[in-house]
Amino acid sequence: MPSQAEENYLKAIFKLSGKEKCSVSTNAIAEELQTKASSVSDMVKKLSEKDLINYIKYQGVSLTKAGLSFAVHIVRKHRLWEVFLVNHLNFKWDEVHDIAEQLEHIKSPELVARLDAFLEHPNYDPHGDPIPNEKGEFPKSTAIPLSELALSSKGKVVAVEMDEPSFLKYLDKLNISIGTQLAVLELNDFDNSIDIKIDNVQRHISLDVAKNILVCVV
Amino acid sequence: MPSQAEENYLKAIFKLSGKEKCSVSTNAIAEELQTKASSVSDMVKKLSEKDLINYIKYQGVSLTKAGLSFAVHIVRKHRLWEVFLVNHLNFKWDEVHDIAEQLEHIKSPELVARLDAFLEHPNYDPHGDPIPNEKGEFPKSTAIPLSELALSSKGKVVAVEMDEPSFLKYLDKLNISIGTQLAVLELNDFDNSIDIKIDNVQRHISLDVAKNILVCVV
DNA sequence: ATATTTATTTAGACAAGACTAAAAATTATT
DNA sequence: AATAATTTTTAGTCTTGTCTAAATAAATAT
Repeated sequence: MPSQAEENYLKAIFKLSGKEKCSVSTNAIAEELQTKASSVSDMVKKLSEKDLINYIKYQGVSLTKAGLSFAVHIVRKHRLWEVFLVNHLNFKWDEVHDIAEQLEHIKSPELVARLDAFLEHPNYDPHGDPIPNEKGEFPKSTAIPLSELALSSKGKVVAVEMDEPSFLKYLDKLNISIGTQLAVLELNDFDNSIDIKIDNVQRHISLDVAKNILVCVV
Repeated sequence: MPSQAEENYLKAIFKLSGKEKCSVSTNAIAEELQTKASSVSDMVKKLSEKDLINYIKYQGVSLTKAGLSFAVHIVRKHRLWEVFLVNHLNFKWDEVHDIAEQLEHIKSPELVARLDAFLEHPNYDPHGDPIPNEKGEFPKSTAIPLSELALSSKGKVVAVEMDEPSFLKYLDKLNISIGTQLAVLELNDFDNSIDIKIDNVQRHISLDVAKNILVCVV
């Protein structure tokens, strides 16, 4: 069973390798975990010896099947706890990340199963992120970043891809939440910003923000 | 803020020093935490430097005000989580101790406050143990061990003082749970065992068991 | 192709916590 | 009161996970 530190590394590698499962650099992991590259080097060696990651010196790492399974399971716990915190303890979506970061390390398969049942087997967390089932399978989605939504088409916000409270509070201010309907009014080529319409109000959104909002075309 | 290991020591010292707040020996702590006396010696020195315990070499330790406050807060979290696990996730009372042992270390005052509200400010956990409020005050009780209940008097079970699953399952078998009404039929002087009546069924109970069942006279 | 910059790894140190074995203090026994 | 038994502490080692500084490999630029 991986230690808490090991779990955090597995989760970071999972997050960084993305859907394409490409290999992840030492520096990227260090940045993600706010630690030093040398610490990552050490840990990566250990995880490799435990066959949780594939590691060739100077060539980055990728998760093995076993490592992926652990990582996905941690993500599952994190997101289930977030649902609990928001839906039952009335936390706001920008307040739950750090607490779920602690709760995700609680080790009890029975607890996860019962929490999942108590929450009625949710498919998405409060940020719209998909929750893998006990087998590690993610619900599939056809969502695309708002930055890729075509001019004058309409979309519905289904998820946000950043957990920073400041970002989430900014969305609150713009009246954007999961389920919000919007339309693309204008694409500004010079800075890739876009103008959108929400509840008949026009808003201006930067590329950085648009990239982190996932919508599905409606 | 104390580490997880430090929290476990504070909790153990709190548990062992009892209501009388008497001083606790190195060996007793080692036994309680299933560790070695030398490890306790090390940790006790550290906690003393942090002014969480009073420590004079070779003379045992006691909690300071600050240490007591931390210890009580951990007990509060442990017992609140137990209520959640039993009342909302349908765990049985003999299944929750180890999970609560992990959950008690989650650090978030906001979480504790909201969990407490969600559970409707319970005064007792599933084993009948009192839950201190946010100020650290325990609900007072007039309970006595079943072993001290007088002959032919009646009592109601309000708590059990041992969390071992085997003990709790044994009580299940005897049909004893929180709220059970019983009467003392006979006191057996030779081994201090007692005969009691539960639901009109007569049961024989050893001293060790009777000591760990708290009742209030009815 | 060589020089420079950047990324990664190694070497060595440190803190937290735990352990074993040995020493010292305390308590119990005679 | 002196010895024996027990308890507690110390000394030294180990593991986990981190760090800094130095060395090495890879990538980039000239």
